[in-house]
Amino acid sequence: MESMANPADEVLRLDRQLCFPLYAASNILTRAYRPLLDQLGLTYPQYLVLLVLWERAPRAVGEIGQQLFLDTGTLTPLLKRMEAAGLVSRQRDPEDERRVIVSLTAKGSDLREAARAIPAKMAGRMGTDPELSLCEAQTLHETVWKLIRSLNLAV
Amino acid sequence: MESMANPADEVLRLDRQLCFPLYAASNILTRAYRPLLDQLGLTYPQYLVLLVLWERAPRAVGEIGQQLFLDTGTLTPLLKRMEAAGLVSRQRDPEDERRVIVSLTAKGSDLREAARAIPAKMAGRMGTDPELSLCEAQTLHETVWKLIRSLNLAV
DNA sequence: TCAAATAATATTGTGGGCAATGTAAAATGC
DNA sequence: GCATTTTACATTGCCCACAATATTATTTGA
Repeated sequence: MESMANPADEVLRLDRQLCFPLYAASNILTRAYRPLLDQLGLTYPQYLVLLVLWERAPRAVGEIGQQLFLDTGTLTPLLKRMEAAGLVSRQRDPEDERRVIVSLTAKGSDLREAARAIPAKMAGRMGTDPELSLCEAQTLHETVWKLIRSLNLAV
Repeated sequence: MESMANPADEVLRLDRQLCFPLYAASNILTRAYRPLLDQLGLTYPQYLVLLVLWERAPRAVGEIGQQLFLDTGTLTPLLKRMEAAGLVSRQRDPEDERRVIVSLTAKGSDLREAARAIPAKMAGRMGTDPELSLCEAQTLHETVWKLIRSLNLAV
C-alpha cells in the first residue's frame, strides 16, 4: 500500500499540482472543440493557424510559430496537411529563399464565416452548473497569460 | 490583406480566446518539465501516472484514466513503455479478468525520492519577472478546476 | 440458463508536439 | 570576397491523444 508515509510527499499529491489541471484542461478543451471543428474539417491546432491567418495573411511559417508557441517540427507537416486540404498555399519567399510564405486560399478564407459561431458555442459549454463567471474567465485569461510569459522568460 | 473587415470577426481574434492560452500553457509547461524529467527517464504523462500510483497502488488502468482524464488508447501503450522501463508491472485481475492491475516496481517506487525536488524547481521558474503570486496561483488552480468540472458535465 | 447487454482493456489509424539533426540561403566579419 | 556564423525551414524518430473498432469477461434478464 503506497501512501503519504513521508510528509515531504505532500508536494507530490496530484491535487497540489498547478500544471496538471492546465494539462487536463487543454486536453478536455481540445476534445470539446472536436465535434464543432469536425464539421469544418479542422483539427484544433489547424483552427488556431486559421485564427492567426484570418487576422493577417500571408505570413511566414516562423511568424505563425511565434504566435502559437509551436516549432517547425510541428508546423511543417501540419501546414502541408492544410495545403492538401486546400485551405492554404505555401511558397518560398522570392525575397528570402529561406522563408516559406503561407497564404489563405479562397476556401480557407471563406471558412471564417462558419467559424464565427464557434466561440459562442464553446462559451455555452462553460456556462453550466459550476458556472464560470465572466469575471472569473477574464481573470483566468490574464493569469494564464502571465504564467506563459513567466515561463517563456525563464527559458 | 486579411483583417477585421467584419466586426463580427472580433470574436475570432486569437487574443480573445480563453482556450488558446490554456493550450499554449500546457505545451510550454510540458516543455519546461522536460529537462527535469529527462534526468529521471520520464515523460510528463508518465510522471503524472507515477504521481497517481505514489498516492495509491496498485490501481486498475481505468482508475488511472479517470484521475488523469485519459482513455485506454493513450494509457495502454504508455503503461507498456513504463513496464518496459521497469517502473510498473501490469497483470490481469484474477477477480475480474477484464481488469488490468498496475503495480509499482521497486524502481518505480524509489523514483519518488528523486521526484520530491521537482515541484520546488518548477515553482522557481514561475517566480520570475511577471511574478505569479501565491494568491494568483491558488486562484488559477481553483478556476481551472472549475472549468474542467464544467466542461466534463457538459459532455 | 443462456442470449443479449454491458464493461474493461487492447488495437488501429490519424494527427499532433518536440528534440535532434540536416540543408540551404542570407548575413557577418576579417 | 570568402569563410564563418546565423537564420529559416525540413526531416527523423519517439511519444502522446483520441475516435473508432475489436476482443474478452462479466452482468442482466427473460
